[in-house]
Amino acid sequence: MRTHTCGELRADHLGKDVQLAGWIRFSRDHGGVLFFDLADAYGTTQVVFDPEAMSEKDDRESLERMLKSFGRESVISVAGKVRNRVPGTEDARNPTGQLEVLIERASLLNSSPPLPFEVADQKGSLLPSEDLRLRYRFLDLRRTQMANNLRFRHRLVAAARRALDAEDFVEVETPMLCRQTPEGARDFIVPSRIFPGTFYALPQSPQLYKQMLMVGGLDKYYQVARCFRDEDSRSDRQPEFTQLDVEMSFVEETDVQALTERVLASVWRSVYGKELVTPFPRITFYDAMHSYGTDAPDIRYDLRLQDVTDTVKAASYEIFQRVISKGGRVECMNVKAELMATTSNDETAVGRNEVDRLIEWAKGQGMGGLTWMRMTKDGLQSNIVKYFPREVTQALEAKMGAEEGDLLLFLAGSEIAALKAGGELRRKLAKDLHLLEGKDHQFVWLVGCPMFQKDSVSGQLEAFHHAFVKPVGGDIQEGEDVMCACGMSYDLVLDGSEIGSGSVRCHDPEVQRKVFKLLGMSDEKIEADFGYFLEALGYGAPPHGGIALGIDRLTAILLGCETIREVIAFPKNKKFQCLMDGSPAKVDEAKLSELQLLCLAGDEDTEE
RNA sequence: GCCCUGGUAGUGUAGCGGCCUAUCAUGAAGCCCUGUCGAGGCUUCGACUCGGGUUCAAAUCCCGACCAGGGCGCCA
Repeated sequence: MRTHTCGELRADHLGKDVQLAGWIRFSRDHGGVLFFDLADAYGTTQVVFDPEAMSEKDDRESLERMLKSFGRESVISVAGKVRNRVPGTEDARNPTGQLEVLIERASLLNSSPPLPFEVADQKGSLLPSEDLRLRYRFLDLRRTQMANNLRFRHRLVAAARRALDAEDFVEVETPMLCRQTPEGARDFIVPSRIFPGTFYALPQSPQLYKQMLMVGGLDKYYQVARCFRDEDSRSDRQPEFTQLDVEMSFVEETDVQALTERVLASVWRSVYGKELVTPFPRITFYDAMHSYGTDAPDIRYDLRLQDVTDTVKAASYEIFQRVISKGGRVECMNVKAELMATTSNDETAVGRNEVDRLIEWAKGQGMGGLTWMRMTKDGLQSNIVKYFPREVTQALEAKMGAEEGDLLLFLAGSEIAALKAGGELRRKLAKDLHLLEGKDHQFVWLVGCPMFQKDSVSGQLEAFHHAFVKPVGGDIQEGEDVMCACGMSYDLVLDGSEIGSGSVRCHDPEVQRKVFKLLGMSDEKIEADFGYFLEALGYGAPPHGGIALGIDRLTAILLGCETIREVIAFPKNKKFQCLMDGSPAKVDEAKLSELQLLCLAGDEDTEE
């Protein structure tokens, strides 16, 4: 059907008879000479119909008529000779731009109606709305941007596979139909036909299976694993997503971290041809929360938070007083003058108007507002500085290292609210002040996470990561304050996004049982849901641990995409619908009957 | 469940109380053009998400619905 691809022809093909096949991206009719940009996955080649080069008049007329009828994105095959372009008309931007194929024969392989949106790259053409792109994803994927995204993702995954293979990891597939596990995210469930009224769940992750593989003596496992979680979507969340799932035996935290770094370094060499700086820096959960206001800090810029509660306590400023008296705290951030300097003049880019906008923004973040002070040569100044005794402002200047032109921003509230808003403020300022431009990617390990946290509503203990993390020290002692217990866990953070999470696991069934119990599970529940698992651990489970990296997020960050949907071939929309195939959709009554299911949703709930 | 943003020809947009019989680009259809490459020139086609309300007058203001996206909650 073709002798070459559309990206293949070079000078050494000159004079050869070739056959190409592809899509018509652009066509240009010069009232006699017809030009077509014929494109396929590998490139674009200009194919030309030149009437003066045709001998037989009849052939020429029928060929010309046919070629003129071809619309955009028609699929055609052309045969002809490769020749140099007319001198001066070469296209330096295209690798095949020195030459063209003179069409001698052509055939239409498939036609296309007018397109719902532009497939070809054009200067100044903006993307259509995303729902239209998802509805016609097959056309969207023809765009070079999407094609490049998928190819980059492939190279990344392939490099990771090669690296793991070289380290003797074994890729094992684990079931997609599994037992529903308690806790965690909402499951997608699948009814059993053979046992009506019972259900499988789709795996939220292969967690238990990979631990069982360790018990099974596999030693080193990995999988490019699809995971399913029925929780509301975000720009970096889809109901199904892909993890590079890894588990290894006889290891400690540092072994897994080092392996992860080696794999990523190998990926870097493969996709960028660059060395990745390892080991990655480590930051404790406590430091991350208190300096960056998040458990996924972006350490490429400073703007750290500092607790100034004790410093401002002495001020009569009522807003701070009220917060502090309720046990809250005041967080302060110093926005250095040089970060705000514009190139055009000496004025700072964050003037009073901008501060007012930040105050409005802070209110939108659920804060009461935002307090500011600007450092001048006469000390800190602002509309409310009169409520702050000189000793207090001087102490603030010293504590925050304030220099002339710096802007101090204060967030007051409960510890969690103030830190969280501070974290959001960092992100906002980094974006507004363009602090990330030209910055390399930066990985960081988040370590020292607690084992448990309390549910904000019920107060019930829940796992910080998941229920299988081994506590630091290997066990939880009698009478120990479990809220102070740390787990042997680690998150991998890239540019302010969590892209991986792992831990050393409880391999001792008694420790695991203790953790389950602390999480509020009854003996009966433990036995029913995890009996087989605890039993397995009891049969000589080796110490083991692992990690799972979010492939969608990693790829999206490296490509600079706003959402992971840009690196997924067929993503769901915000409501988990596939706009292309129309899923989810109703199934026949007969299917439901076979499963002995009754649908309670009325028509109004499910109709389009 | 909640909050925010946005819905104008096939696509991307302008207009944001009367100058709207709605701008521009792209597209589609047709014509012209023998070296372009987002070809060019000319002609034609094609739209205010829906339902209420305010007003002498609504694409424009208000309310509601629907659709899409971002976020909160949720995501061990």
